[in-house]
Amino acid sequence: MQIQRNDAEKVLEENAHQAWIALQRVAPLLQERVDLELKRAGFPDLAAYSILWAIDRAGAPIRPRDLGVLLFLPRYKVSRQIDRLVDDGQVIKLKCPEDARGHLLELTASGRKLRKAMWDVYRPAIANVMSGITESEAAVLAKVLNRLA
Amino acid sequence: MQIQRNDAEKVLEENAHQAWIALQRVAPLLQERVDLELKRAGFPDLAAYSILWAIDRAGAPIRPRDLGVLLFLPRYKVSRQIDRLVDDGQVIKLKCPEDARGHLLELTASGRKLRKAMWDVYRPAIANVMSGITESEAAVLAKVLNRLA
DNA sequence: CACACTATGTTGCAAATGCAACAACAAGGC
DNA sequence: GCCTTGTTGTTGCATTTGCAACATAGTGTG
Repeated sequence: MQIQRNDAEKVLEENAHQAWIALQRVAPLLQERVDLELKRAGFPDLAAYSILWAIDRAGAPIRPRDLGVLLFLPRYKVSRQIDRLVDDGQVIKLKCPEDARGHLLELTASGRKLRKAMWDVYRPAIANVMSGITESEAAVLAKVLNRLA
Repeated sequence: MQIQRNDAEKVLEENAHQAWIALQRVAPLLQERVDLELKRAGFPDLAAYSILWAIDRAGAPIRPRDLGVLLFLPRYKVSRQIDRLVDDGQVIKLKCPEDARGHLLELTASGRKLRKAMWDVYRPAIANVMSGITESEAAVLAKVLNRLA
């Protein structure tokens, strides 16, 4: 019967829909929790941390363009985030010898210290918000999510 | 040895961390894709849709406060979203007999039509962004995510 | 070299956001 | 009744965001 086929299709699509709903609801919720922890410790937010992390991790001065690619951020977002971090003395812009348009970004001593201090709050905050699931579930979660990207 | 224990702990925490990273990266990415589909069709974004959906689904006029609870939104966000929808003629505010502060929100005919039209774009857009995983994976994904909330 | 084209980064502007303060009302105790 | 406390919804303000335009510089082609 036609009805049975439609019902079957509906059930099949339902899981994808439920997952979509859960994804859009849970991700911002957890982010808010972690951001709140950083805020309560007097630190910048996750967006700033990810910039500090990426520069630190690069091991050598890195260009804003590469930061954008690495962190999936639009140029203007990188540009303004960097501006704030430079104003706060966490990052310095070096002249880029290969391309007079760009800069090379480097952490200051203060910037490196800040990132480490933030990590000491960030790390347990992640563990905390993720504590509801087991490690093997987390592994599955990561695998499935990455396939969606 | 001490080192072995530390390594073991690190590996254990790694999955949670990977899942956290994936979650924060993939959720906004997919949302952006779906929002783009709605935009290209000339429709409001997902935030507006969720309001329309919640009012429609309630079956009876509903108060902004209840919308906030249902959609996990702060009051001011509901307030402004509603303002826009009222200005656009999609929603009307009725006087609330039980509480002179609040209103009862109702979709106009145009609002109902808009929600349906948006759903015709939204539904396949979800199916599209979720098409990378199987239905059973989606079921697991939803289950695990909901446990994090 | 001159030219068109692409890439990088910044900025003006309008819209959206978050916060805190606010007005208006409800609920409950006395 | 009156007063205190909590709730609901809105708004002023400063900050942030997204878009598009822009300036500047690299890239490639003839």
